Amino acid sequence: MTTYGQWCPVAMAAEVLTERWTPLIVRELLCDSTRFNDLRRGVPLMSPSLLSKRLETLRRVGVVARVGGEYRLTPAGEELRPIIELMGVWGRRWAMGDVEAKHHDAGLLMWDIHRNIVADRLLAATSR
Amino acid sequence: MTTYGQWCPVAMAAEVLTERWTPLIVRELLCDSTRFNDLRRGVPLMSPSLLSKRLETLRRVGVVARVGGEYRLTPAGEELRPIIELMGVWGRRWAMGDVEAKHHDAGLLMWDIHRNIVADRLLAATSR
DNA sequence: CCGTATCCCACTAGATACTG
DNA sequence: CAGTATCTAGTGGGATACGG
Repeated sequence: MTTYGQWCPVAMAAEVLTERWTPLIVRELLCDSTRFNDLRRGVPLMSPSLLSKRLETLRRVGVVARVGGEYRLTPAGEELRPIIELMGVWGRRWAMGDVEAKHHDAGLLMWDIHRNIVADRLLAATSR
Repeated sequence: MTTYGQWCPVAMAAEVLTERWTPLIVRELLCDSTRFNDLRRGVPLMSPSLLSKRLETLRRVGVVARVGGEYRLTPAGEELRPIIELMGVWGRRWAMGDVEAKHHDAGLLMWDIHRNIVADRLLAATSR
Protein backbone atom coordinates (compact mmCIF):
# COMPACT_ATOMS: atom_id res chain seq x y z
CA MET A 1 0.00 0.00 0.00
CA THR A 2 1.97 2.96 -1.24
CA THR A 3 0.94 6.35 0.01
CA TYR A 4 0.04 9.37 -2.04
CA GLY A 5 1.97 11.79 0.11
CA GLN A 6 -1.01 14.07 0.52
CA TRP A 7 -2.56 15.22 3.74
CA CYS A 8 -5.99 14.82 2.25
CA PRO A 9 -8.82 12.60 3.45
CA VAL A 10 -9.68 11.46 -0.06
CA ALA A 11 -6.13 10.25 -0.51
CA MET A 12 -6.29 8.40 2.80
CA ALA A 13 -9.43 6.54 1.78
CA ALA A 14 -7.99 5.92 -1.65
CA GLU A 15 -4.96 4.25 -0.17
CA VAL A 16 -7.22 1.69 1.43
CA LEU A 17 -9.83 1.28 -1.26
CA THR A 18 -7.95 1.50 -4.52
CA GLU A 19 -5.93 -1.62 -4.31
CA ARG A 20 -6.94 -4.20 -6.83
CA TRP A 21 -9.81 -6.43 -5.63
CA THR A 22 -10.30 -4.58 -2.36
CA PRO A 23 -13.70 -3.05 -3.13
CA LEU A 24 -14.95 -6.46 -4.17
CA ILE A 25 -13.72 -8.05 -0.97
CA VAL A 26 -15.46 -5.36 1.04
CA ARG A 27 -18.60 -5.97 -1.00
CA GLU A 28 -18.49 -9.63 0.00
CA LEU A 29 -17.92 -8.77 3.63
CA LEU A 30 -20.84 -6.36 3.56
CA CYS A 31 -22.95 -9.23 2.27
CA ASP A 32 -21.98 -11.24 5.35
CA SER A 33 -19.40 -13.53 3.88
CA THR A 34 -17.13 -14.24 6.79
CA ARG A 35 -15.14 -17.38 6.02
CA PHE A 36 -12.14 -17.48 3.77
CA ASN A 37 -13.70 -19.81 1.25
CA ASP A 38 -16.98 -17.88 1.25
CA LEU A 39 -14.99 -14.85 0.24
CA ARG A 40 -13.15 -16.86 -2.37
CA ARG A 41 -16.40 -17.86 -3.99
CA GLY A 42 -17.26 -14.17 -4.23
CA VAL A 43 -14.05 -13.38 -6.09
CA PRO A 44 -13.34 -16.66 -7.87
CA LEU A 45 -10.77 -15.19 -10.21
CA MET A 46 -8.60 -13.99 -7.40
CA SER A 47 -5.78 -16.22 -6.25
CA PRO A 48 -6.03 -17.40 -2.64
CA SER A 49 -2.64 -16.01 -1.75
CA LEU A 50 -3.65 -12.57 -2.91
CA LEU A 51 -6.94 -12.76 -1.05
CA SER A 52 -5.02 -13.69 2.05
CA LYS A 53 -2.70 -10.77 1.56
CA ARG A 54 -5.55 -8.31 1.06
CA LEU A 55 -7.38 -9.52 4.15
CA GLU A 56 -4.21 -9.03 6.14
CA THR A 57 -3.86 -5.50 4.79
CA LEU A 58 -7.47 -4.73 5.62
CA ARG A 59 -6.92 -6.06 9.11
CA ARG A 60 -3.82 -3.94 9.53
CA VAL A 61 -5.59 -0.73 8.56
CA GLY A 62 -8.49 -1.51 10.87
CA VAL A 63 -11.21 -2.31 8.38
CA VAL A 64 -11.42 -6.02 9.09
CA ALA A 65 -11.06 -7.95 12.33
CA ARG A 66 -10.62 -11.63 12.87
CA VAL A 67 -13.06 -13.05 15.38
CA GLY A 68 -12.82 -16.75 15.99
CA GLY A 69 -11.61 -17.68 12.53
CA GLU A 70 -14.09 -15.34 10.88
CA TYR A 71 -13.41 -12.12 9.04
CA ARG A 72 -15.69 -9.33 10.09
CA LEU A 73 -15.89 -5.66 9.28
CA THR A 74 -14.99 -3.30 12.07
CA PRO A 75 -17.06 -0.14 12.54
CA ALA A 76 -14.64 1.57 10.17
CA GLY A 77 -15.25 -1.20 7.65
CA GLU A 78 -18.99 -1.05 8.05
CA GLU A 79 -18.87 2.65 7.28
CA LEU A 80 -17.49 1.86 3.86
CA ARG A 81 -20.94 0.54 2.99
CA PRO A 82 -22.33 3.75 1.49
CA ILE A 83 -19.23 4.11 -0.66
CA ILE A 84 -19.49 0.59 -2.05
CA GLU A 85 -23.22 1.02 -2.55
CA LEU A 86 -22.72 4.24 -4.47
CA MET A 87 -20.10 2.55 -6.56
CA GLY A 88 -22.70 -0.07 -7.39
CA VAL A 89 -25.23 2.58 -8.34
CA TRP A 90 -22.71 4.36 -10.53
CA GLY A 91 -21.52 1.16 -12.16
CA ARG A 92 -25.02 0.05 -12.99
CA ARG A 93 -25.94 3.42 -14.39
CA TRP A 94 -22.82 4.17 -16.39
CA ALA A 95 -20.97 0.97 -17.07
CA MET A 96 -23.74 -1.56 -17.51
CA GLY A 97 -26.88 -1.82 -19.51
CA ASP A 98 -28.92 0.79 -17.72
CA VAL A 99 -29.23 2.71 -20.95
CA GLU A 100 -32.57 4.34 -20.16
CA ALA A 101 -31.05 6.32 -17.36
CA LYS A 102 -28.25 7.94 -19.28
CA HIS A 103 -28.06 10.50 -22.00
CA HIS A 104 -28.16 9.13 -25.48
CA ASP A 105 -24.75 10.34 -26.40
CA ALA A 106 -23.11 8.45 -29.22
CA GLY A 107 -19.74 8.15 -27.52
CA LEU A 108 -21.17 6.84 -24.29
CA LEU A 109 -23.35 4.41 -26.17
CA MET A 110 -20.41 3.02 -28.06
CA TRP A 111 -18.55 2.57 -24.82
CA ASP A 112 -21.54 0.85 -23.32
CA ILE A 113 -21.71 -1.59 -26.18
CA HIS A 114 -18.03 -2.26 -25.89
CA ARG A 115 -18.32 -2.94 -22.20
CA ASN A 116 -21.21 -5.29 -22.72
CA ILE A 117 -19.23 -7.27 -25.23
CA VAL A 118 -16.30 -7.58 -22.89
CA ALA A 119 -18.60 -8.60 -20.09
CA ASP A 120 -20.36 -11.16 -22.22
CA ARG A 121 -17.10 -12.81 -23.02
CA LEU A 122 -16.23 -12.96 -19.37
CA LEU A 123 -19.63 -14.19 -18.33
CA ALA A 124 -18.64 -17.67 -19.36
CA ALA A 125 -15.94 -17.73 -16.73
CA THR A 126 -17.93 -16.68 -13.70
CA SER A 127 -21.36 -16.81 -12.15
CA ARG A 128 -21.77 -13.50 -10.39
CA MET B 1 -7.35 -1.06 -16.84
CA THR B 2 -7.69 -4.76 -16.24
CA THR B 3 -11.17 -6.11 -15.72
CA TYR B 4 -12.37 -8.16 -12.81
CA GLY B 5 -14.37 -10.57 -14.91
CA GLN B 6 -17.48 -10.03 -12.86
CA TRP B 7 -20.83 -8.93 -14.12
CA CYS B 8 -21.27 -6.77 -11.07
CA PRO B 9 -21.78 -3.01 -10.93
CA VAL B 10 -19.35 -2.58 -8.05
CA ALA B 11 -16.65 -4.24 -10.12
CA MET B 12 -17.43 -1.95 -13.06
CA ALA B 13 -17.03 1.15 -10.94
CA ALA B 14 -13.93 -0.29 -9.32
CA GLU B 15 -12.30 -0.78 -12.70
CA VAL B 16 -12.56 2.94 -13.29
CA LEU B 17 -11.89 4.24 -9.80
CA THR B 18 -9.25 1.97 -8.37
CA GLU B 19 -6.35 2.82 -10.57
CA ARG B 20 -3.61 4.61 -8.74
CA TRP B 21 -4.12 8.39 -8.56
CA THR B 22 -7.51 8.31 -10.27
CA PRO B 23 -9.65 9.32 -7.28
CA LEU B 24 -7.34 12.25 -6.66
CA ILE B 25 -7.59 13.38 -10.25
CA VAL B 26 -11.35 13.21 -10.05
CA ARG B 27 -11.20 15.20 -6.81
CA GLU B 28 -9.29 17.92 -8.61
CA LEU B 29 -11.74 17.93 -11.50
CA LEU B 30 -14.63 18.18 -9.05
CA CYS B 31 -12.93 21.26 -7.61
CA ASP B 32 -12.95 22.83 -11.06
CA SER B 33 -9.38 22.31 -12.07
CA THR B 34 -9.59 22.07 -15.80
CA ARG B 35 -6.13 22.74 -17.23
CA PHE B 36 -3.37 20.21 -17.31
CA ASN B 37 -1.05 22.20 -15.08
CA ASP B 38 -3.84 23.01 -12.64
CA LEU B 39 -4.34 19.31 -12.24
CA ARG B 40 -0.62 18.78 -11.86
CA ARG B 41 -0.51 21.19 -8.98
CA GLY B 42 -3.21 19.12 -7.32
CA VAL B 43 -1.16 15.94 -7.58
CA PRO B 44 2.38 17.26 -7.52
CA LEU B 45 3.99 13.92 -6.85
CA MET B 46 2.52 12.39 -9.97
CA SER B 47 4.62 12.41 -13.11
CA PRO B 48 3.16 14.36 -16.03
CA SER B 49 3.28 11.37 -18.32
CA LEU B 50 1.21 9.32 -15.92
CA LEU B 51 -1.27 12.13 -15.44
CA SER B 52 -1.60 12.36 -19.19
CA LYS B 53 -2.19 8.65 -19.41
CA ARG B 54 -4.83 8.69 -16.68
CA LEU B 55 -6.69 11.57 -18.28
CA GLU B 56 -6.76 9.66 -21.53
CA THR B 57 -8.15 6.61 -19.77
CA LEU B 58 -10.81 8.70 -18.07
CA ARG B 59 -11.71 10.21 -21.40
CA ARG B 60 -11.95 6.79 -22.98
CA VAL B 61 -14.34 5.46 -20.34
CA GLY B 62 -16.50 8.56 -20.61
CA VAL B 63 -15.77 10.26 -17.30
CA VAL B 64 -13.80 13.17 -18.73
CA ALA B 65 -14.26 15.14 -21.92
CA ARG B 66 -11.93 17.58 -23.57
CA VAL B 67 -13.58 20.86 -24.41
CA GLY B 68 -11.37 23.45 -26.02
CA GLY B 69 -8.17 22.34 -24.37
CA GLU B 70 -9.87 21.91 -21.02
CA TYR B 71 -10.61 18.73 -19.15
CA ARG B 72 -14.14 18.59 -17.87
CA LEU B 73 -16.19 15.95 -16.15
CA THR B 74 -18.99 14.46 -18.18
CA PRO B 75 -22.34 13.78 -16.48
CA ALA B 76 -20.97 10.34 -15.64
CA GLY B 77 -17.93 11.97 -14.09
CA GLU B 78 -19.98 14.48 -12.17
CA GLU B 79 -21.95 11.64 -10.65
CA LEU B 80 -18.77 10.35 -9.06
CA ARG B 81 -18.96 13.35 -6.73
CA PRO B 82 -20.87 11.65 -3.91
CA ILE B 83 -18.44 8.74 -3.98
CA ILE B 84 -15.39 10.97 -3.72
CA GLU B 85 -17.08 13.04 -1.04
CA LEU B 86 -17.89 9.96 1.01
CA MET B 87 -14.31 8.82 0.61
CA GLY B 88 -13.28 12.14 2.07
CA VAL B 89 -15.66 11.76 4.97
CA TRP B 90 -14.41 8.25 5.67
CA GLY B 91 -10.79 9.23 5.34
CA ARG B 92 -11.15 12.11 7.72
CA ARG B 93 -13.01 10.03 10.25
CA TRP B 94 -10.91 6.89 10.16
CA ALA B 95 -7.53 7.69 8.74
CA MET B 96 -6.85 11.18 10.01
CA GLY B 97 -6.99 12.92 13.33
CA ASP B 98 -10.73 13.04 13.80
CA VAL B 99 -10.33 11.09 17.03
CA GLU B 100 -13.43 12.51 18.71
CA ALA B 101 -15.68 10.84 16.21
CA LYS B 102 -14.40 7.31 16.61
CA HIS B 103 -14.49 4.73 19.33
CA HIS B 104 -11.63 4.92 21.73
CA ASP B 105 -10.32 1.54 20.85
CA ALA B 106 -6.67 1.00 21.61
CA GLY B 107 -5.85 -0.70 18.34
CA LEU B 108 -7.48 1.95 16.25
CA LEU B 109 -5.81 4.66 18.23
CA MET B 110 -2.40 3.12 17.68
CA TRP B 111 -3.09 2.98 14.00
CA ASP B 112 -4.20 6.56 14.02
CA ILE B 113 -0.99 7.63 15.68
CA HIS B 114 1.01 5.65 13.18
CA ARG B 115 -0.78 7.27 10.29
CA ASN B 116 -0.24 10.70 11.71
CA ILE B 117 3.45 10.06 11.99
CA VAL B 118 3.65 8.89 8.40
CA ALA B 119 1.66 11.89 7.28
CA ASP B 120 3.80 14.30 9.24
CA ARG B 121 6.87 13.02 7.49
CA LEU B 122 5.19 13.52 4.16
CA LEU B 123 3.90 16.94 5.01
CA ALA B 124 7.28 18.39 4.25
CA ALA B 125 7.03 17.29 0.64
CA THR B 126 3.64 18.69 -0.28
CA SER B 127 1.25 21.48 0.45
CA ARG B 128 -2.18 19.96 0.12
C1' DC C 1 -11.52 -26.63 5.09
C1' DC C 2 -8.09 -22.70 5.61
C1' DG C 3 -4.79 -20.72 4.24
C1' DT C 4 0.86 -19.97 3.04
C1' DA C 5 4.96 -20.36 0.07
C1' DT C 6 7.21 -19.79 -4.08
C1' DC C 7 8.19 -18.64 -8.61
C1' DC C 8 8.24 -15.38 -12.25
C1' DC C 9 6.87 -12.31 -15.69
C1' DA C 10 4.19 -8.39 -17.48
C1' DC C 11 3.34 -4.22 -16.58
C1' DT C 12 3.09 -0.09 -13.70
C1' DA C 13 4.73 3.90 -12.64
C1' DG C 14 8.69 6.85 -11.47
C1' DA C 15 12.56 9.68 -13.39
C1' DT C 16 14.14 12.40 -16.76
C1' DA C 17 14.44 14.70 -20.84
C1' DC C 18 12.52 16.81 -24.61
C1' DT C 19 9.14 19.20 -27.95
C1' DG C 20 5.23 22.15 -30.03
C1' DC D 1 1.89 26.35 -20.93
C1' DA D 2 0.80 21.51 -22.34
C1' DG D 3 2.03 17.67 -22.88
C1' DT D 4 5.02 13.21 -25.20
C1' DA D 5 9.00 10.00 -25.35
C1' DT D 6 11.96 6.83 -23.49
C1' DC D 7 14.02 3.93 -20.23
C1' DT D 8 14.29 1.00 -16.45
C1' DA D 9 13.63 -0.90 -11.68
C1' DG D 10 10.54 -2.76 -8.91
C1' DT D 11 6.59 -5.09 -7.74
C1' DG D 12 2.01 -6.56 -8.04
C1' DG D 13 -0.35 -10.30 -8.87
C1' DG D 14 -1.33 -14.72 -11.43
C1' DA D 15 -0.34 -19.70 -11.36
C1' DT D 16 0.65 -23.46 -8.92
C1' DA D 17 1.82 -26.35 -5.33
C1' DC D 18 2.05 -27.37 -0.81
C1' DG D 19 1.16 -27.57 4.61
C1' DG D 20 -1.87 -27.04 9.02
